[in-house]
Amino acid sequence: MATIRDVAKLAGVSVATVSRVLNQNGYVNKETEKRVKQAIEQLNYKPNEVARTLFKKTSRTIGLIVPDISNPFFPELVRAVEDVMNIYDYTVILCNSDEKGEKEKEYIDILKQRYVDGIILTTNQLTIGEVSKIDVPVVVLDRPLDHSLPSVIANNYEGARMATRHLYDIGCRRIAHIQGPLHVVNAVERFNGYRDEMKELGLWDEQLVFLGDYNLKLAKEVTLHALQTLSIDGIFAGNDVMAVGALKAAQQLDLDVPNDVAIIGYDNIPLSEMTTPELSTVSQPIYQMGAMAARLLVKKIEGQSIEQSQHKLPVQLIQRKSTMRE
Amino acid sequence: MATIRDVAKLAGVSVATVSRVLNQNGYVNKETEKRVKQAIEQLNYKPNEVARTLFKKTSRTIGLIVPDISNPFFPELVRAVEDVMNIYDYTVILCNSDEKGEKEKEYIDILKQRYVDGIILTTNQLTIGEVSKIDVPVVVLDRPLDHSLPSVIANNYEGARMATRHLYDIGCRRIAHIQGPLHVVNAVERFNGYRDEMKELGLWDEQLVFLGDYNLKLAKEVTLHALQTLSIDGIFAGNDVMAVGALKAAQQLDLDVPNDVAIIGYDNIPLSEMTTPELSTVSQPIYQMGAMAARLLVKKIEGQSIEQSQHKLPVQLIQRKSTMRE
DNA sequence: CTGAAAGCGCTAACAA
DNA sequence: TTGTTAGCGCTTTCAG
Repeated sequence: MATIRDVAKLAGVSVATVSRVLNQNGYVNKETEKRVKQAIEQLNYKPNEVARTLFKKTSRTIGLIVPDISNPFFPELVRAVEDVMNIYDYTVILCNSDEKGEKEKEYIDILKQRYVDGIILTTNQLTIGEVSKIDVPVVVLDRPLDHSLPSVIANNYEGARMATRHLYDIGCRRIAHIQGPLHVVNAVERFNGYRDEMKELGLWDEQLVFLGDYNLKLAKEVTLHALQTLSIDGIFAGNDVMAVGALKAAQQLDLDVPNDVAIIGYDNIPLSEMTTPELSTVSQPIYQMGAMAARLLVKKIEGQSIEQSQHKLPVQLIQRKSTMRE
Repeated sequence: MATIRDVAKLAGVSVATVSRVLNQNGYVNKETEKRVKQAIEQLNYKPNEVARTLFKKTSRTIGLIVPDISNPFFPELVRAVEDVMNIYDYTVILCNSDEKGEKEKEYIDILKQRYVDGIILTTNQLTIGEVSKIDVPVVVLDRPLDHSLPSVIANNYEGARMATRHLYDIGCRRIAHIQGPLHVVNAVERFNGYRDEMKELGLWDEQLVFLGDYNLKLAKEVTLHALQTLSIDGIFAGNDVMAVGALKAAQQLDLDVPNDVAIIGYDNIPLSEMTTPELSTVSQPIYQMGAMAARLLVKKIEGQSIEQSQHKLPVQLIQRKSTMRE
């Protein structure tokens, strides 16, 4: 790898001059500029980012902390962040925290040791205090922490109400809810939306609520149990993966979906279109959320004023076969 | 952020001494060591990785280049790499290349500018020459390039033969293949396995081969077309996502799977268990592959001799409902 | 318009 | 056993 000194030597100028043409700052003679550029070309010189970072204390790198990339909700989010960050010439360090506060803190330290310019956080485990102590620009994605931090979230509460209401509209009266883990704020908000809508419809019954963990297996088990012990004609699952679990349970009991029991999920991940029947769901604009968080972070890093820092994106009901009754 | 100078000052020693206790090299008095450690503790000092990297030319960071993290095959692979790298205290920079050679080269340059210690590559676009020019340890994952580079792959050829044979064994005689994109080596090997097995069974007919792109939509379309124009009683799809497309096509035509047409996929991603009927498939040990590639890379970075550098992992036939005929 | 020199925070000789 | 010094590759004053 050629260094700036090699370029300087070849062009017959000082390193300072090379640096000036590289960063387009300061004055430099057109002629010498040309010579320098030639030398750079010739040696295929690429500036050493590490040295640059050490001096400037900015690395053109950001950290992205997600619970678990294997959870099908996150790949698209991660992809969006990467795409946008690339446009602005940032590199992305990916960290899986498994929702563990300890791991998150560790990663934050590691990221800071590398002078990352910013962090996108998808987490619930850290307290507001802990997060605001991070002296690096932070954007919170998908999971609201506090109004003092820029964040991008979808309207979980409304989405849940819409889903519940939709089941009611197609004729369901005993609507169960499989909720996500209680330590995930999203899951709680979805539950709240479900509860409030059910109360408003005069259908609320706490017996109809079952605890899931956002994974298929447990959701299938609780649904199996629910369908066998209670009369249920609709299921609102806290995410699409659990909706698939519910679907499998219904199919195992030879129930017709949607006529015996209608099912709706949440997230609109690609999976929801792959089942049979295809799953109705509440669509979150996953890619947009990631892209928006990335753009917000860039703005924060570059010190631009952020006109609006709390973004709550609208969600949309997607009706598919699993709630299309004859 | 405290620096090493702050620690040295507080402990009343030179920075060299602090460095010595930090890196546990050279001699240092027990007493002073204790004082230094106390100072480190007190200031919550974390060494600046950037400065360290600049000096040592090693960053405890690796690059992981995948085609597209939103492709459901990759999250688990990425997760495995991250998990293993973390054990060895490496951080992972994630890059999506979209199978574009240009993007790959760009990323490799970026990674080298950051002194990454190694790169895991999941790609076909670069030539052997280009890859071996990278003067950073490289491990090739999932897609074989050349025998001079350490690599981890699954036995695609054998897997494809197994899948084809399995369809034959359950009674299929007109077995179609939906192949993956031709620029992906994996897809070609799977096709080769299919072709050879079909020839051996005396069933080979090139009309039965359809070109897909590893995505659902096109696979569904070609299957629709295939089922309507030819008599087909079995389909071997080049990956699970395309198998879902085939399944949807069959269901749209009111064909019974597996009795009218049996379907088998490839990869054994979580999706394959989520459809109805559940998909038979050829299981690749995805997590293991990622983990093994990561361990290989660490060994290469640390200069350990690698006893065996070509790892071809066995695959396994998973029979599920989509090929269980009555 | 250009060069010399200092320094980002750390590590590794080399002396003491 | 410890401190002093030079330097990783770059950028930025400060003089010229």
